[in-house]
This record gives sequence, C-alpha cells and structure tokens, in this order.
Amino acid sequence: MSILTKKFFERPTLKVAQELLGKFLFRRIGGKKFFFAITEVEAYDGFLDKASHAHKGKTARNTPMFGEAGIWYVYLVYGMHNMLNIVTGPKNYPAAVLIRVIKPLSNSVAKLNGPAKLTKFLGIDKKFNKKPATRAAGLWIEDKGVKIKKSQIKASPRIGVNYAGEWKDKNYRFYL
DNA sequence: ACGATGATGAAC
DNA sequence: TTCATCATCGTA
Repeated sequence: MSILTKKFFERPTLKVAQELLGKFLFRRIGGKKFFFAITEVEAYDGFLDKASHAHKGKTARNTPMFGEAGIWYVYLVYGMHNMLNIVTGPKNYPAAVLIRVIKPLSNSVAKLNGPAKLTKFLGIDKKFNKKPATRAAGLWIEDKGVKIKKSQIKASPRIGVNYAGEWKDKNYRFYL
C-alpha cells in the first residue's frame, strides 16, 4: 500500500495523468474506508492550454493549480457539480488532472461514470479544495501494485471543451 | 435537445 | 453591478 505523494505528482502532467489509471482513489468517511480504481482522467496543462482554467492567468478560483503538486483542486461547474482535480507539475506551473471516472470493485454501488457523479457519491466539495491528498484529509490515492500496459491506455480529446480552439482536439483524455 | 443553477471573470 | 459563460447530468 504505497500512498502517492508530492513526488509522484510533481512531474509532467501528461505522464502523471496516464500513470493515474489503475491507481486507487481512497475515501475515509467516519471510520469507514472505501476505494475505487481510477479508469478515466483528463490533463489540463500549463498557461497555453485554452481549456484550462489557468490559461488567463492566476485568479481566485484557480490558485490551487499554481500551488504545490499533490493537493486537491475542487470547484463548482454549471452551478451544481463539483469537479475533483489533483494538482501536478512544479510550483507556480498551473496544471492538474481531472478525475472523471472511478470504478467500485463491487457492483453494489451506483455507477460512477462521470466526474460529477463520483464527487456527489463520495461527498466531495469545496472543503477539499487546496487540501493535500493524504490520509489525514480523508481523500488520497494509493498504488496497489496493479500494472497497466501501455496498450491498455486509450487517448481522445477532452469532454465539454469545444470552446478551446485548437486545444480542444488534443488527446488529453486518457482511459482504460 | 435542453433546462437546472450559481460561481466566476470581464465588461461597463 | 450586470452579464455571458461554463472541465455536467437527468429528463424528454
């Protein structure tokens, strides 16, 4: 059970995004611990990426993206949905990976096949914003030793970012 | 295909 | 201070 720390996230965003597939998102609620395999992510990388919140520079909302790697960036879209991102890359370089889909090991729970579904199910909201991904925070990521072959990873353009000009076609979405 | 629903950022 | 815009989802 090795927990992923700043070292893991403080690397190129595209690499981190792909390596997050097959890792496990852990959530502690009260005394209970749940975990889910990460099966789909999107990368948001740097100032130039028009689909990224950071492309216009630092603002009140996106400051977490400029912070240390390995902290959560949680924000509201469409007035009702929380999105869960993990900050990547060096400090002052705005980048993050959006966790889109997680898979419960048992099928006893709802399908979590959308970024707003998993945050709702896990009770994730702005109170996690800027928190480090640690056990103490109640939300963290572990490597359980599952090996993912490169051939298992598929890439495609990101979802819901058609406004992003030439950046909308980049294959920054990765899934198993 | 479209409305819900509110924070955000930019313009006025 | 007002306005258009959104890293979505559920219902039709």
